[in-house]
Amino acid sequence: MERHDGKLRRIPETTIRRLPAYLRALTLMGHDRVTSDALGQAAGYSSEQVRKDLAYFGAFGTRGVGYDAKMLAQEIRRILQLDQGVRAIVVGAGRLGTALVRHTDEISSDVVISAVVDVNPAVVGTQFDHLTVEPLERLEAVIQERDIGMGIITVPQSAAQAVANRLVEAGVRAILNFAPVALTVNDPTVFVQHIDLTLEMQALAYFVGSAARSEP
Amino acid sequence: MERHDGKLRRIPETTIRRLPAYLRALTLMGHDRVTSDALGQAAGYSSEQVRKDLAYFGAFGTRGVGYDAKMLAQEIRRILQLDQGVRAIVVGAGRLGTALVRHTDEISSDVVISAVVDVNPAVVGTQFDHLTVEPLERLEAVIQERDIGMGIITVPQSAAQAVANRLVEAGVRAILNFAPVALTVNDPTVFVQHIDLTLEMQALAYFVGSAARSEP
DNA sequence: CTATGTGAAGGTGTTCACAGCA
DNA sequence: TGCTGTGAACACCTTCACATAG
Repeated sequence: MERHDGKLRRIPETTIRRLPAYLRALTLMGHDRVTSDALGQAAGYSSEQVRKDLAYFGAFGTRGVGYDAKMLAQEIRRILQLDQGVRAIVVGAGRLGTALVRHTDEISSDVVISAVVDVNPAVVGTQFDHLTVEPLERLEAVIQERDIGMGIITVPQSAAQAVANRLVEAGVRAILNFAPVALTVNDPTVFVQHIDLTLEMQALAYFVGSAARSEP
Repeated sequence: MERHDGKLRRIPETTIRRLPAYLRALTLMGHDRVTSDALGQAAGYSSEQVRKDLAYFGAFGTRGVGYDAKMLAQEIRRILQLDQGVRAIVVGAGRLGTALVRHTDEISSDVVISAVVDVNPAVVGTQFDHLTVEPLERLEAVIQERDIGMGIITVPQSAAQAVANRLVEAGVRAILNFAPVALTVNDPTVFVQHIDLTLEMQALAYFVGSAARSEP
């Protein structure tokens, strides 16, 4: 929930999910001022969509002119809490977990991976640029010590639910789950996002055999 | 578009995206018969949702009883065209591309990666279980030779649009894009799905600081 | 005269409630 | 009786159209 003057409105999840795309487009364009039309174009959405999304949080633009790019980027960072240094733990240093850690190292995203843990003793101790893989037992400890709010699950299916339970118990507020299983999380205040490459590819197979429109 | 008796209705994209989850749940449960309630539970959706989704394609169940699991799985495979042997090409054998190829090797998904190409000569020739990385120049040739319908883009941002253009020109019907950029694809019959780890993590940051519900 | 901010309209997807059939 | 299949109600999101401010 977000406060705006006296108004208090529910923010659609779809809006939240578009904000990072606006943020990236703003950075990529590199202009001082942008219009909702130009920003929408760059991010792959309509200008009305851009204005509606931003209007949930306030009136950031100047009528007849557009938006101050730097100021708008700062506002979006604030809304997404990216200015607060969000820290994440990666559970599972297998192929996917490793690729993910290195990936986010290269692309600065304002979400920092602050810990990597794995159950396999042979993997524990592996060094990344600035991180060392720690034993799974340390999960709760590092979450508390480093004030980690986000959990990223890249363990096999069979271990995923147990890991999710421990993450929630340890106090993370959001989970990004790459394991191929629908997690059950009792605490309704913990947000769970599921990314499943196999399911995505299977869904895509449908469109290989039929006309469809593209999606930004 | 899908034909059903005389009826011809538009299938919601959301429905298509849930079908693979149903398929996995069916396999995982391993029962002979399932109810929409049990299937929904396992896949993470409501029973009404399951019934509505399936009803777009026909009446597969028996009232008062449920669904024949094996038969239903077969129907879903047919709807998604997974029984037709959908073949995909991975463009970009970097960290993510490699992880993806090995990942889909392990988890059988009925979508087969039939080619991997890369622009870097040092990477060309790298051997996977049953695949060899081929030069980027061969992109059009292998798509034609192996009747490939799906393109998976795991190249850097700067190269993604050009790769997309070549994939579309070469005749793929669907694209899965992991590059952090909103692709422009002129042909509206080509379906584009964008998976962006950075954007996902940034959106998730919002929920680290606010109450939210979980999503299956 | 331009581009924002926003109520109203329109469309799409989900949930409800129950009729219909084994 | 039990569970499917489905119209109707509802909730949600996007697009339209325009008043409004610079």
